Formats: sequence, C-alpha cells, structure tokens
Amino acid sequence: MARERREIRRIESAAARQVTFSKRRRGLFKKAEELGVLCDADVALVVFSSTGKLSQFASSSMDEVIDKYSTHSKNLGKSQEKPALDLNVEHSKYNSLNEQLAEASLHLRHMRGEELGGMSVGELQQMEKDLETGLQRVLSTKDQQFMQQISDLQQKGTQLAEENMRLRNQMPQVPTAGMMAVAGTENVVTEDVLSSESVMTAVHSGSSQDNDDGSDISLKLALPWK
Amino acid sequence: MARERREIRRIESAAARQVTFSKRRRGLFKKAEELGVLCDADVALVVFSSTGKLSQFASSSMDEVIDKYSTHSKNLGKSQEKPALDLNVEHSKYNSLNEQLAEASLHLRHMRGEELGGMSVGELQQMEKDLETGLQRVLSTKDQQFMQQISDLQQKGTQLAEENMRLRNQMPQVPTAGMMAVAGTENVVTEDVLSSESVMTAVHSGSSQDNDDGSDISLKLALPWK
DNA sequence: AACTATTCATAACA
DNA sequence: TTGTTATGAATAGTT
Repeated sequence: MARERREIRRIESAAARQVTFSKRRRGLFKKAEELGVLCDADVALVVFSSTGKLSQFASSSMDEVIDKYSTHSKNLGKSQEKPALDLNVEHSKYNSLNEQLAEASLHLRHMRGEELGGMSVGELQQMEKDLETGLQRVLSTKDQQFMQQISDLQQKGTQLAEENMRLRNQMPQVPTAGMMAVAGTENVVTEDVLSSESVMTAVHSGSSQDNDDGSDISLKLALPWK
Repeated sequence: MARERREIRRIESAAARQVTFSKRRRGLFKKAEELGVLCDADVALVVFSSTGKLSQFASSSMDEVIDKYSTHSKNLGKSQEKPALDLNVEHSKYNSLNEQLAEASLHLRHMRGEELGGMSVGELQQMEKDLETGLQRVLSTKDQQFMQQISDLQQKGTQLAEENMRLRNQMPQVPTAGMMAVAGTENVVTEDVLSSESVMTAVHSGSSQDNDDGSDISLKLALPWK
C-alpha cells in the first residue's frame, strides 16, 4: 500500500521483516480494536513474531476463554473461576510453545541433514538453497572476522617493533643479548605471541578450502619478531 | 475510511453495523493472514459478531488451539463490552520454554546466515561444518529421490513400450512414418542410463530455485512414447 | 523514527 | 447482499 506493491510472501531480509512486522502489527491491532468497538464484536488476536515474542489483544476475556477451552475442554463449568483460568492459560501457552519448539527443533535437524526421509524433492531443493545461502554467509562473516583479527595483530606488532627499536637504541652495549632485551617487555610480548598462535592454529585446523590472503598477511605478521 | 471519516464508536443501526462488520471482518482477516506470511509470524484471530456468530483464522500451529476452542464454542455465553489489553508474559515454565524457542529460532536464523554479527570464529567454523554436512546429506537424499523417480519412469516406459509393441503387432498395416517413430522410441529407452546421468548433473549444478516435484520431468520423459 | 507516494480498505450510495 | 466509487488509511521505500 505504498511506493510499490509488495508481494505477499515471506520477507527474506530479517531487518526488513522486523520493520514490516512492527508496522503491520500495529495496524492489525488497531483494526481489531476498531472492529470490536464499531460492531460490538468480541475480538481475540494473538501474534507470535518469528523471534518467539508474543503479543495479544482481546476486546473481552476471549483469549482466556480460548486458552481455557483449548486445554480443559471438559471442565466447562469452571469458566468463571480466575485461578483455574490462569493456570489453564499457562498450560495452553506451554503446550503451544512446546509444539513450536518441537517444530523448530525438527527444522534444525533437517538443516543438519537428519530425518530427511519423508521430504519431497521440492522441500529438499528449498533446503539446499537455504543451506547454500547460509553457508555462503557464514564463510563471508568468518573471513571478515579473520581479517579484523589480523589487522589488530598487525597493529600490535607494529607497536611492539617500535618499542623494541627504542630499547635497542637505549642499550647499544648489549650486542648478542637481543633476546634479553625483548624479555624486558615480557608481559605484553608473551600475551601477544600466544594470542597470535591461537589464531593461526584456528585458521589451520579450521575446515574447508578457500581464501588464503591470510597466509600472506601472517608472513608479514611474523616479520617484526624475527 | 471513505466518503467520510467515521468515528470509532458502536454503530447504533443494527443493519449498518452488520454491513460494516462484514466488510471490516474480511479486511481484518486478510491483514492477519498477510502479517503471518510476510513476517513469518504465527497469527491467531477469533471474532464473535454481536449476533454470536463465530469466525476464526490461524496460521500454522496455533490452529490446534483454535480448533479445540471452536469444537467446544457452542457452550459459550458470549460478549459483553469491556475493552481490555494484555501484553504480559509470565510463569517460569513458560519463560523457560520461550527462551528455548527463541534460542532455537536464533539458531535457525544463524543457519540461514542471518545475524552472524556477534559470533566468534570458532562458532562460525562449527556452523560451517554443520552446514556442509547438512548440505551434503540433503544433496544425497535429493539424488536418491531423483533416482527413484527415474527408476519409476523407466519402469513405466518399459511397460508402455511393451504395450506399444503389442499394438504394432496388431496393426501390421501401419505406414513407414509409424516405424520411424517406433525406432526413436527404442533409442530413448535403451539410453536410459545416460539420460538419467545427465539429468542428475544438471540438477546438481543448477540446484536451487524452483521447487517442482519433478512432475515436469515425467512429462518430458513421457512425451516420446505418446 | 519521520516522511511521502502509492496502494488498499471502506463509508456511503445504488 | 453485492457492487461501485470517492475518500480516508495503511504502508513500502526512502531519508
């Protein structure tokens, strides 16, 4: 209803989906309330966002009645009792959440390639698409994090090299004891060496195949301490 | 929202109220459905008209709650007016489940490559490993299903070819063109292994976008025998 | 979050 | 009730 018509299908971008959800939820609740007032109707509305957040509206206690009936349909006589009613509300929400959790859990197992037996080719192709997209994004994000860590380490390395240079200039009388001079800055140096090692180890043991701009940079990294 | 703005208060004329109810109810349900689809949300909506008539909508798993409700809704004494707005979440079990669901939901979004911002390199590598495993298994399962479909089609093809043969024997007066067509048929049948391989390859590389259930393949394969 | 250009929903009418 | 239309509302894309 705006700059351009939007097709009614799941919004892929999480950010855009969240924005649209906010706007449309407000609109929907407003319409629900207006219908209740204008037409003297009882309206109950429950919305779970994709992140599991709950919001609800009721022009009367309809939602409680719904929840109550959903769990203890036999006990119609207790419909006016508040305590039992609240418990039933909880019970109902609990069951509903349990179902959603089970569903999400199954979806996760599917994503891991488990329990694929009953799925159609179409469903499998959708899974494949999702997995490829997800994998691509994970790889991209991982690369960015590596680059950031490397950049940080380079900066630290430069600082340490400069300090090292200053120390040497202050102690020209120690010819072969270069190691000793470095040891003077032991705290900082040892920390950094350890962290860089752990990073490199992570890179190595880390799975797959791609991108090795990192090895070039790591060579540069090693230089200052040589 | 039209010729003139209408104040949001109970419509006194019963006839006008009924008309407005009808129109606005349709609009409200449409909006509810759109929110569910666009934002991947679970939406449940129950409306009692002032005459006691019930209508309901639910996306996904909420329908069970609503269905149970509708089953027993005959016994309900309905609507007075008393606007009440609830936006509460409570009870430890409920909260615990809600957290689990939120976590599962977040995990799913991570698997789709969304919201990776705060993740460590180690977590990303684990995700990568999981995604690769899942993708591999999905591809494998999909291949199996294709193989099964192809096998089924081959069987059907063989049956049709045999019937074709029988028909041909019953009609020896068939002209030359018919013979050529039959020869073509035999070629296709005997090349089954090759053609199935090419199908698999194409599917593998092209993968992702359209989710037909493979029925178009059966049409294409069936054509030569028609 | 605020701002429009648009599409959409609907109040009045037929 | 259903259909049409002028107009008010909701909102998609943008800033």
